[in-house]
Amino acid sequence: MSGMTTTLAHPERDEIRITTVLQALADPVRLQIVRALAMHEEGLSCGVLPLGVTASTLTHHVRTLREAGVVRVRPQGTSRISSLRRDDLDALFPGLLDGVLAARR
Amino acid sequence: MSGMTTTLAHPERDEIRITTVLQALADPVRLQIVRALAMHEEGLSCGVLPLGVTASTLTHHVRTLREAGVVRVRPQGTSRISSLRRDDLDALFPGLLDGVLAARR
DNA sequence: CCCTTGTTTCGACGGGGATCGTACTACGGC
DNA sequence: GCCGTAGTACGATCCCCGTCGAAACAAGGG
Repeated sequence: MSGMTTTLAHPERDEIRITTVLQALADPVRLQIVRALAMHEEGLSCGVLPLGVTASTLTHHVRTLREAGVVRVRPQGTSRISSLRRDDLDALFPGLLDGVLAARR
Repeated sequence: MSGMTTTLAHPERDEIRITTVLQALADPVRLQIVRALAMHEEGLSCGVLPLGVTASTLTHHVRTLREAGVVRVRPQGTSRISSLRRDDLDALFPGLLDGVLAARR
């Protein structure tokens, strides 16, 4: 066998569920990731962020965000570039993302 | 002693935290409650909603929403009237509530 | 090739939370 | 005063999830 991760599964726009998105956003670490991605339109490798969790935990969080439809992940060399699915989220839940990002605390 | 619930604790506006709010919203039952409250400005007794959970579970959910700062609860006779804290939420996280309520699924 | 760096997988662990049933309290009406 | 209705408190259960470490994998560069 040996795991070929089948090229990263992402939900289609119409498969994204509000409950899943909220669950994904309702974690401090993931929220920090989302905030960071919000100010990097091009996307970035989450491994560079100072999140205070181990690499394997990071993987778990990014997968949660991806499967919820919050981020899009594309392989690039030895890294994975994550970016916010702003267009999809704004179309489905207009205002949600902006509201979350506007939070001061 | 004998429990006098000390007249229902609510967080002040500036004590409301985005993570706590998202955690509160990230549950199907609570989301249904919020949706119902959104179309009842006057507020309503959540006991009347067809949620498919027991009374004690309902109590738990309403408390979670109240302590997160999502709803305000006031005693009225033998009932408790819940209402959305729209003003506070809109001030803190503009767009969030509307985005959540706009979700078709 | 090997080594390094970034990431994933797996298993284990611990804590939190959604749920329930039962027992209790609080109001209001009769 | 009693009773019924609305809600709360408490304890038990179960399952999910965030976390880690160790081991594996993948891609690039010497």
